[in-house]
Amino acid sequence: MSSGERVRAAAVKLFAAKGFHGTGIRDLAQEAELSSASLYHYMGTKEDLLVEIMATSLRRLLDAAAKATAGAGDPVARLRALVALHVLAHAAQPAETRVVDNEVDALSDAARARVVALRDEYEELWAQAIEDGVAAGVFHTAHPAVTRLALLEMCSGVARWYSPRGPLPLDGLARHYAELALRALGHPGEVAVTDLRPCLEVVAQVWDVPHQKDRK
Amino acid sequence: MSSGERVRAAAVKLFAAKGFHGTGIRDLAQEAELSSASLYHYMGTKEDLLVEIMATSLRRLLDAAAKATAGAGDPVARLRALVALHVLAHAAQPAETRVVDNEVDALSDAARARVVALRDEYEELWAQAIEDGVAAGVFHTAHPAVTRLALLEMCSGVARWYSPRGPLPLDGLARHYAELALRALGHPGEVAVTDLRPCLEVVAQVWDVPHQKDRK
Amino acid sequence: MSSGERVRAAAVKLFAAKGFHGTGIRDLAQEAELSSASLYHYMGTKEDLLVEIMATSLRRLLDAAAKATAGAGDPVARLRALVALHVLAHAAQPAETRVVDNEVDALSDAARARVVALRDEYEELWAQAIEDGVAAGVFHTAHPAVTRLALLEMCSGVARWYSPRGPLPLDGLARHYAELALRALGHPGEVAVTDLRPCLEVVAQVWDVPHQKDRK
Amino acid sequence: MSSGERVRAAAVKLFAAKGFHGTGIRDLAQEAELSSASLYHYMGTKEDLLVEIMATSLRRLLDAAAKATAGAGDPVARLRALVALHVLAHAAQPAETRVVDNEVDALSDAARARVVALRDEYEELWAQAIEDGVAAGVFHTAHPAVTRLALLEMCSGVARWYSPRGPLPLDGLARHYAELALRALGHPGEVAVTDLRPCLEVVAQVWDVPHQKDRK
DNA sequence: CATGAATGAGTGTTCATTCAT
DNA sequence: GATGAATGAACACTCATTCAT
Repeated sequence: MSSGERVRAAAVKLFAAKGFHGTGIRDLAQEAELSSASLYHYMGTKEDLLVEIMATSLRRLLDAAAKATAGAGDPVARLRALVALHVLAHAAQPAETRVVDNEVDALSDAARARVVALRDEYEELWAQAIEDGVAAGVFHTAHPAVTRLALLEMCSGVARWYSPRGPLPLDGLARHYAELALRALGHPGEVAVTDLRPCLEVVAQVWDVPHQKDRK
Repeated sequence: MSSGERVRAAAVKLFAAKGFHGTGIRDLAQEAELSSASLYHYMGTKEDLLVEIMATSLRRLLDAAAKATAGAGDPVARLRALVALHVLAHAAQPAETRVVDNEVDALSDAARARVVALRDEYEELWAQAIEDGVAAGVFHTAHPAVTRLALLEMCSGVARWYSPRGPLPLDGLARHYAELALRALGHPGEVAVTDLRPCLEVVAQVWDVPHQKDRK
Repeated sequence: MSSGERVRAAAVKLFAAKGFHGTGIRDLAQEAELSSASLYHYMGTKEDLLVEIMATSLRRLLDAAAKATAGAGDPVARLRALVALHVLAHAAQPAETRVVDNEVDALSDAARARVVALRDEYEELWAQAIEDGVAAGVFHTAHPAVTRLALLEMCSGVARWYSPRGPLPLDGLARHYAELALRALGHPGEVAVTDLRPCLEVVAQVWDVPHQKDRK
Repeated sequence: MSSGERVRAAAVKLFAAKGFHGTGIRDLAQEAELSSASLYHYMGTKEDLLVEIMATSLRRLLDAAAKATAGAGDPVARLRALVALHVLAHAAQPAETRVVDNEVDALSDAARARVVALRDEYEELWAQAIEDGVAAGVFHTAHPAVTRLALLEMCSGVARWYSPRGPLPLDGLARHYAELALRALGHPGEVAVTDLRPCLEVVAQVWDVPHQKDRK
C-alpha cells in the first residue's frame, strides 16, 4: 500500500471512528505512519480529503446501483437490487459509508452541495423504483416518499452494527433486508439467493469483496 | 428561560447541528448569550454537558416506553407502541435524539458505558416484544435481532429528515411507521389512530408536545 | 502600561525592527510579556494589528499636518511646516513611521487600499503647497511631482538613521531639512527657529514629545 | 536564460516585491519554473541567495561609482556623477536596489557586517565629495553628514516609484536629481546633458541599460 | 451571578531543507 | 540536472478551562 493510499485509508478509518472534527491531523499522520507535514504531499486540506472520500464513495455506489438495476423493468427486481446493494455496500464498507452518512454537516457549503447532489441522484433511483411499483400495483404505501426514507435509513443502519464475524453472512443479510423492504412495501414473499446473484457480482467487482464471507 | 436552561438548549441545538467536536465552548456561549466563563456556572466540563443531555434524553425515552407498554400483554400492541413512541420522540425532539444517536463516539469510556447501558435497557424492550411476538406466532422473522436493529434504525432516521412543517402530521407519521414495522414483521394490517392515543398522550406529557401538529 | 498597550508597543517595535513577516506571534508575545494565546484578547489577527498601527499613525500625521498648515496662505510657510513636521514625526517616532513606510506590501489588498488612501491624502498637502509655490513664483522646479517625491523620500529617510542621542537636536534637524527642501525648490535662505515654533508645538501635543531633546 | 539565472531573477523580483521573509522557497521555485528541491542546485540557503544579491549589487554600484568619479578632481563633478549614477541605478534596477535598501535587517549578523561594510565604502565616496566641496567653498551645508544621508535617501527613493513608462526619461531624471542635490548643497545651476554622458555610459556598461529609454 | 483576563496545549497548515532516485 | 518524498520545527490561531474581581 502506497503512502497516498495509507493516508486515505487512515482518514476513512478515523473519520468513521471519531468523526471529522474528532480526528486531528496528527492522528491521521500517526495512523498513516507519516509525519503530519508529509500528509500534505498526498492531500489538499483536511476537508479536501473528506470530500474526496465522500464523493468517491457515493459515486461508486451510484454507479453500482445504476449497473445493478440497468435493464430491469420490473420495479420489484429493481428495488430488491437497490436494497441488496445498499446493504452489502454498508456491510462491506462500513467505514466509508459511515463517513458519507454522518459527516455531511462537517462540509463547507460548496462541498456539501456537491455531495448532496450525488446523494440526491442516488436516492432518485429508489424513488423511481418505488413510484413505478406503486403505479404498477405491486407496492402499496400511503406515503411513498416517507417509505423511501424509512427504508434507506433502515438499510444504512447496517454500517453501524454489522460485523462479518457475526453469524449472518453477507448474502443472508442482503436477503433478509430485501425481504423486510418488500414486506414493508406490501409485497411480501421469499427472496431467493439467485435473485441476488447479479448484485453480489457487482459488489464483488466494485468493492473487491469476495462472494464468500470468508475473508479478513 | 433561565440561563441554565439556555445553556442546555444551546448545547442540544449545536451538538445536533455541528457535532460535539464541531461545537466550541465559544459557540455555546454565544448561543446561550453568556460569556464563555459564565457557562461554567451551569455545567461541569463540556463532556459533562453532553453526558447529561444523552442520559436525560435516554432515560426519558426509556420511562416513556415503559409507561406506554406497561400492562400490555399483546406483543403487537407493545411493538406498535414502541414504534410510535420512538418515532414521535425522534420527530418531536430531533436535536436531542440526534445527539444521543450520533455522539456516542465522543464520550469517554466511562461515560459511554453509562449511556450504552441505558440504550441497551431500552432496546431490550424492543427485543422482548419481538421475541414474544415470534413465540406467539404473530411475528415472523428469520433473524429477530437483525430485524430489531433494522427497525430501530428505520425509526431513528426520522430525526434526520422529518419536519413538522411538511405535509405529514405527527400522528400520521407514527401510524405509517407502525404499519411499516408490523408489515416487516409479517403482521400486516391497518393501524388505527385510536391505537396510538395512549402513546400520543405519553408523548404529550413527557416532551410537552401538543396533540395537534399545529405549533411552531 | 496596560497589556493592550504593551501589545501594540511590542508590535511597533518588532515590526519596525524585523518587518511584519519577520516577526512571529511568539516574538510579539514575549516582547509584550504575555502568552501567545493572550495576545488575542487585545488584537484581531496579526494583520489587523498592523493595519491599526499604520492607519492610526498616518491619521495622526495627517491631522498634525492639517493643523500645522491651517490658515497659512504662504506656500513657503506651508512647505516649511510640512517638512519640519514630517521630519520631526520620523525622528520622534521612527518605529511607527518605518512600519508605515516599509510594510505596505505586507497588507492584503483591502487593507492596503485603506492605507494608501490615507497616504495619498497626506501627500496631496505637499503637492498643493509645491504647486502653489510654483504658481506664485517662489518655487522653481521643472518636475514638481518628481520633486515632491524626492523631498518626501529625503525626509522619511530620517527614521532610518536619526538618533536623539546624536549631536543634532530635533529642532536643529528640522531646520536643516527645511533649508535643504527650500533650497531644492529654488527658494534658498535661512530658516529661523521661530518659524518652526508652531510645528514643534503641534509635535509636542500630537506625539507627546518634549520641546527639548533631553528625554530618555 | 539559464536555470541558475532564473533562480536569481526570481529571488530579486520576489524579495523586492514581498520581502525576504514574505517570500517562500516555493514562491521562488514557482517563479523560476523549477521544483523547490531543484532550487538547491543553484543556491545555498535562502539567506545565501539574499547575501549574494546584495553583495553583487552593491559591489557593482561601488565599482561603477569609482569608475565614474575616477580622475575627477572637481567635487561638483564628482557629486553630480554620484547622484546621477545612484539615481540611474535605482531607476534601472529597482528590484535589486530595493532588496539592498530594505532587507538588511533580514541578514544574520555576519552577513550584515559584510554588506554594511560595502555600503559604508560606497557612502564614503559621497562623504568625500561633499567634504571636499565644502572645503573648496563650492558646497555650503551646516551638517555635511546629515546632508549626505538626506541626499542618499532622496536618491534611493527613486526605486520606490520611478517607472520607465512615465513621462520622464532616465537622463531627464538624472539631471533633475543632480540639480536638486546641487541646489541643496548650495551650489545651484543647470546640469547639462553632456555632463552626464560619462555616467550614462558607465550605467549602460554595468547594467546593460540602453542609452535611450525606449526598451521593454 | 457574571466576566475580563489569562494560559498550556492543541488546531490545521506551511516552513526551509535534505536525500534517494 | 532534476524531483518526489519526506520531515522537524515553526507558523498564525483556537481550544477548553480557570480564577481574581
